[in-house]
Amino acid sequence: MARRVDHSHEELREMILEAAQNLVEVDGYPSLSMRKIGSSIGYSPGTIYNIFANLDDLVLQLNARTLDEMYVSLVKTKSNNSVEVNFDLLLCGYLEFVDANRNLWRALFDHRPSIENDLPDWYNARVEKLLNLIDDTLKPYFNGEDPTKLRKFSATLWAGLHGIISLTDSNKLDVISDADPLELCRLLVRNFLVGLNSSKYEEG
Amino acid sequence: MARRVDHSHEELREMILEAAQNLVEVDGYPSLSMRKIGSSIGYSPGTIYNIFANLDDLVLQLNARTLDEMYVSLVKTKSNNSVEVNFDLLLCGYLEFVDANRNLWRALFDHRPSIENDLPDWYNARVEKLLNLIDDTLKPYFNGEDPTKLRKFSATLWAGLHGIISLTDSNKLDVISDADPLELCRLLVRNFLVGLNSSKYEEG
DNA sequence: ACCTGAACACCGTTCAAGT
DNA sequence: ACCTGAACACCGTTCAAGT
Repeated sequence: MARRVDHSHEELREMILEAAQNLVEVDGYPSLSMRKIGSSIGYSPGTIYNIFANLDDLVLQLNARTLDEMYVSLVKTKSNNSVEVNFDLLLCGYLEFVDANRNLWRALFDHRPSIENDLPDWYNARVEKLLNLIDDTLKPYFNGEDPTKLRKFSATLWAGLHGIISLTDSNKLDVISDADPLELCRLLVRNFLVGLNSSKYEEG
Repeated sequence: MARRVDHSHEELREMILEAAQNLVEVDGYPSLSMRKIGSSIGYSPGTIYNIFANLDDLVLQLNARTLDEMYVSLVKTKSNNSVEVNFDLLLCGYLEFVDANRNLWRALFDHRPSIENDLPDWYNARVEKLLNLIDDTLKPYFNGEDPTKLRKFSATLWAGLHGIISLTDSNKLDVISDADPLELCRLLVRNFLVGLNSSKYEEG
């Protein structure tokens, strides 16, 4: 079996996350296990505990990588169009990412850290980076306004879209005949943006 | 140990679901197990397989009960106010139900039937009943219009709210300073309804 | 210092054997 | 006909023992 001389701590970390990613991609997050990861990299399961606190910790770090990859995909959609078109490009980019990485994307939300505590800062920083993409897109609607207000709108819209995508993904919107996620997302975005635009002068 | 003479098939079914509900309420869905259910009703785990196909099936039937209870709670919020007020009452009722039954509510969405197939009709009928409550509330905005259009709007709005509530529940919206679910939900509803109202004549 | 592998305390599910 | 309980094939996690 492998020994310290074979792989450095950092190499081992990489191998473990790589193996975990692969296992999730192929068989889905629910069937991921420490034992499978161990056997797929040729180490005993015990070794993984030298690098990760437990499976929860490992999955959280895998999810952080997924968020990094998502950011790389989404940042490419930036362009100089209207708010509506920019947002639609972002939305389509997100749906493409979900489609291409479904099991990794599911792991982002199916994983529930057992501690009821807050997520670690290094994780929230990734979420923050992604939310900033939405902020940038909606910013023209909020010229000179409180940035925390912008953030609240971005988060609300993003969470709303997440709801649509995750419910259609789990077949829980089958009660409506043809639940195309993109169509429903656009319905939400369009109405939300119209509402936002027509009410901002009253509230501003 | 208990025997056929002690409990009928129907009684046993009731005992199992009751025990499962209790275990989920107290310890959460992730720690529910066939063995725990068995021991809490004084039967061996094998007996449960006479009544339910497997754990997935059992949880789906537990979730159907939760949806029934939710319907009973929500139907009480019906009143003769404006669309906006009616919807807000429905929303508050939903949030109260989530608060009072958090672990059962989580089980509704954390449970992923392993078959990628559709959910059974008896389950979707419950979802349908709940969606009808939203349809009824929004109906005044869709006088004489295609009911499938109304349904699409209801489902979109409901899925959006679900996204906000589920992300705040799992601490995944902590990146915004004070993520009060009710406030964000109202933000979504208000803008969505304004957008819906101001665009319906163009599209209608 | 690092890694193993047995051990512990759990799982879901099946099924021969009992009543 | 119904129920048991052992059996099978898995888990996460720990830790004494080896190198």
